[in-house]
Amino acid sequence: MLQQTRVSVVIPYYERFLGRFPTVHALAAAEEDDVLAAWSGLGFYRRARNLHAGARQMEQDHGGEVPRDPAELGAIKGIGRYTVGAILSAAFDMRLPILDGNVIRVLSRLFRVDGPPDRAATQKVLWGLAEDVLPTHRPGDFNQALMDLGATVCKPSGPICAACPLSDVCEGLAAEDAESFPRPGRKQKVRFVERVAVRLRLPDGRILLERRPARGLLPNLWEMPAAEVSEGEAPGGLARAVCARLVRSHGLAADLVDDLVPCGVAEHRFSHRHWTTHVFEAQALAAPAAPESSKPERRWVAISEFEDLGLPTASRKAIEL
DNA sequence: AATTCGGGGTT
DNA sequence: AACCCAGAATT
Repeated sequence: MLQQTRVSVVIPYYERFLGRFPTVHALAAAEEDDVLAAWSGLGFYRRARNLHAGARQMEQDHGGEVPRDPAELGAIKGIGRYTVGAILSAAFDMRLPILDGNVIRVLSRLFRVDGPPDRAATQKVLWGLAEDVLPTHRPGDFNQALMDLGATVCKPSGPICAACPLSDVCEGLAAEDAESFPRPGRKQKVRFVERVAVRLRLPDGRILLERRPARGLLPNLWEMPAAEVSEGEAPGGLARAVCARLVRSHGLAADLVDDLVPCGVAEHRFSHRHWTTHVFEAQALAAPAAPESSKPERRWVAISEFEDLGLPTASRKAIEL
């Protein structure tokens, strides 16, 4: 959960998640949909799928226990070099370095590392430094201290160098340019995407949701039937096309295609994508009988069921519009 | 080596 | 708005 996500944001998710899946065994035995539901809202959903797959891997290959060999631990889905070092140094006080956003900042300033950290060459230098500075005595606590120093003293902007225990040896402070490290990397560009979504309601208030593809953005999560608007295309026409698709593949009454009511625009911004979703509403008289399936692609969902579903924030916004 | 993955808090 | 976050996997 903490991969690229702040501690303060993670804590409530962590508490709920461990209440639901208290052990590796429980997580390994769970359905992926339930894991995604517990994760929904947190983002970077591949982490959830990796964690689930990783639990099963640990169950099958390591008797449900955390392997202490760095190579074996690193072979588990979702566990990279940082997480290997974090787990083994914190839990078993093994001398393995860590390199997260905080440590990158501290080391970059301490040694005036010239080069953006998103480049492989710079990464190599930083990992080398992270290992060089790591003592043999209590390396786990040292790693923890390095991160906390970055989080509380050596902050991204306005570092409190006067209160820093490393001020005597900091090259950045000596050169009075500490805050110019780490060097800025490439900034990712934003793609603007216009979409339509259809809120199809039954008389009892349930709405139709579909599962997104297993790969790419928001994998396997739920949203209203939607489509991407092409350049110069009219949203209303595309919404009718989405309905036509539902009629074709879902056996719905064909007349709903003509009863679309535009009900507003939902905006959602991801870090690398901005979605503008035109929401249309239509009424369905009855839900077609659906075949039983352990992993359905469509569901009629009541509002009270939202929390049992992997509903990403973007979907939630459009539904609640 | 570069891109792709969310979402929210801070500046 | 831009930046950043207890990164990892994929392309």
